[in-house]
Amino acid sequence: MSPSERRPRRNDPERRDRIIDTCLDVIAEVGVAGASYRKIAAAADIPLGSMTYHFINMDSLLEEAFTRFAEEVAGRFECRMRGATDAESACEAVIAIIRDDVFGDQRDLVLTHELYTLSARNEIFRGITSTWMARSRAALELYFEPEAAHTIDALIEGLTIHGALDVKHRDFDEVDRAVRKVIAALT
Amino acid sequence: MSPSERRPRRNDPERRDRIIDTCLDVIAEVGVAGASYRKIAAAADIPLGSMTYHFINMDSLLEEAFTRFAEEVAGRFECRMRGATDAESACEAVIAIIRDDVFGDQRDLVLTHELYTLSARNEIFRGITSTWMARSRAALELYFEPEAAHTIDALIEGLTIHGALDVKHRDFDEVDRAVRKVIAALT
Amino acid sequence: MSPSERRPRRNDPERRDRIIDTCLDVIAEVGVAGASYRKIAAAADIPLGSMTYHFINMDSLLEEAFTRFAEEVAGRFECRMRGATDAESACEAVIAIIRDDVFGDQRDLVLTHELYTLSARNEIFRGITSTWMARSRAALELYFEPEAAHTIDALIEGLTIHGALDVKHRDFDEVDRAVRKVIAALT
Amino acid sequence: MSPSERRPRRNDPERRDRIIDTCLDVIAEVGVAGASYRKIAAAADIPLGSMTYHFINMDSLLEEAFTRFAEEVAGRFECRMRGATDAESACEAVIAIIRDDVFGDQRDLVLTHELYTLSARNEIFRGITSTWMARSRAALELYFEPEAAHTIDALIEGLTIHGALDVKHRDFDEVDRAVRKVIAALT
DNA sequence: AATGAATGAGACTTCATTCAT
DNA sequence: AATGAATGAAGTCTCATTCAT
Repeated sequence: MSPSERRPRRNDPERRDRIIDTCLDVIAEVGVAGASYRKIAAAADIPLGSMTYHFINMDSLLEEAFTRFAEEVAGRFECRMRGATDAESACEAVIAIIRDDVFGDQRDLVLTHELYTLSARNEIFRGITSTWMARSRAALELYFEPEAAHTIDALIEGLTIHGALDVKHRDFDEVDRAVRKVIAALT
Repeated sequence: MSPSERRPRRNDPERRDRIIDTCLDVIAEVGVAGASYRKIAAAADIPLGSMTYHFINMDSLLEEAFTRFAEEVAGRFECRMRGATDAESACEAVIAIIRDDVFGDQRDLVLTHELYTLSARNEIFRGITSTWMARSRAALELYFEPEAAHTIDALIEGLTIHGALDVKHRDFDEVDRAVRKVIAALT
Repeated sequence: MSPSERRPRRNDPERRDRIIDTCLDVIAEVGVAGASYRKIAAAADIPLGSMTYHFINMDSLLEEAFTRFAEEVAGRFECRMRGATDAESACEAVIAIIRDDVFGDQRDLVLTHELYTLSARNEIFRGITSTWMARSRAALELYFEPEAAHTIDALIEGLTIHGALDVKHRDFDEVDRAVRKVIAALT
Repeated sequence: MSPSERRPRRNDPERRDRIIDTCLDVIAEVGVAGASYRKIAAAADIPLGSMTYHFINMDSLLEEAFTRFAEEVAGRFECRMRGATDAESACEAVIAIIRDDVFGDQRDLVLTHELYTLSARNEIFRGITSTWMARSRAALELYFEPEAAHTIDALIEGLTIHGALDVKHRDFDEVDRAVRKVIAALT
């Protein structure tokens, strides 16, 4: 048999990556509770046996998946902040983050809370959220004092959650005023 | 067979209540993902068939359980705020809520995030979080203007989450300063 | 309390009848396999406990229900035949039975086969089918010799079933010719 | 643990087949209504989980089982007809089919009606009965005109059913005469 | 290295029936 | 006479994981 006829030994080197991405898609749709090897394998169109080959158990897959997710979101946060040039434009960047990055994306909202839930119970995932929050704070510290950065980060978190999980209160102008007032008080 | 030998059948009028409480216990321990009729029935020491008799499906049980949970936590929040007498003691109440009520209780933290995760995906649960947040805001409005109340509530949320999910930053003094500064700026 | 305020002791004397009718409806929809006390009670809008009060077990309910069904269908058969005046119009009546009474009604088709299936296995239900078939034969004997009547009855049965369960062959003209030829040969 | 102690896992290539056969056995005994994964697994002496591995749901199992059943019976029918050499022996073959193949076998009778009941409600099973009937007709067309073949097939069906489900009328001589008269009239 | 086959455990849900009222 | 409450058994189906190849 000629070499070209043999099945290539590693014919899908990106499969591991694709599993991780698909895992996040499945979680976004049915939650960590509903995600299973089977569903992810079906969604990624790969054999079930391939799942356990690449990820010895669900926890290790979840860990990698949420690490990737947190890195993506933190990266976007940093981009926003790096785009600012002074305190005023940094303030506008914060407002844009709240309004566009999180309110605007149902997938991010769902995945964030799935991660927080894991993090509340399991210290491995708490490591992921800690790293994520550290990056956000660091990005804010480009323009604000450390302690102010921490407070602003918390405000972003709170306004985001309340905007998303409170059906009655989603007023962008109010967000705008709140952020400006708090930042003014802290600087 | 004597009456005393027969197992009683209709002598447990509080069973429905106990299922709800046990459900929250089980979720606190293994998460919504891990909670099942079986586990809850075992934890409450009742027959499995009794579960579906009282709650036709898991969603209806989760709904009642988290409604109860949100009411309890909102009630504690209101107690704290009603205990205040002026703006200064209201400020201290806010700090106490962050420090003692949420940081202090792993169970509340976990259940809160389980609820948020459900709420992010399902509007029935979003109704529960909305009502809860409305009560918190109303309690804050005893001492603060509505818009200030909303911002303070968001700050509480954000500081709480960051305190819980960020292993590196849990500095009560910093929380104290942050709250005081923000409240001062808003009033 | 005045008499008019008291709940009447037998406020639904036709309930038993309604259960039987509803039972047939439910079977027509989901089959004997899918029919249950619960579904029938829900469909008839009566309490579950009332089902077992009126019918001690499902078999006795099925027996009454299919007895009623067979009587209805046999009654229609007799009407058709009694409406004939001579051999020719009897022949037309037979054709009308095949074409309109059975081909035309999905509910009758389904219930007939549900009954046949019970009858194939259980002699109680075989009594119902036997009585039904005896009535059909007797009605045919108004115009045909007993042995001819039996053969014609079998032909009706066979043409009906093949018309219903063979998606490719449902030719009314062919039925017409077949019946006429067979009847001509038998008389 | 020595290899001989471990239970073998992949040494039963005919298991799928055996499930189908056992399924028909169970249905013959307790009906489609009474047949379940559990009972079939127990009867075939295989793990319950193996059932859903091979058949993703009951409908797909029923479909395969009744397809096999219809093929078997149609095959016997064809054998009977192919054994004939002329119209006279074909006529005798028809009589033998009625008398021996269906009257003679309680299992076939029951399974046939279980299939008809499914077919009356579900078009997937109607495909099975249609194919079956088409094969019977084709076999009859070896000796009879198409339209005559159809009528004879219907007569076979009717006489068979009435012989089976009417406890009072099971006269083989009458069947003999009826078939001969009808065939004479059609040819 | 990679995967189809297989399975025991457990998931939710429906059910007939019993019991106390 | 009539029914809400309750439950043990069984239903279908999904699952993570293991094993042989």
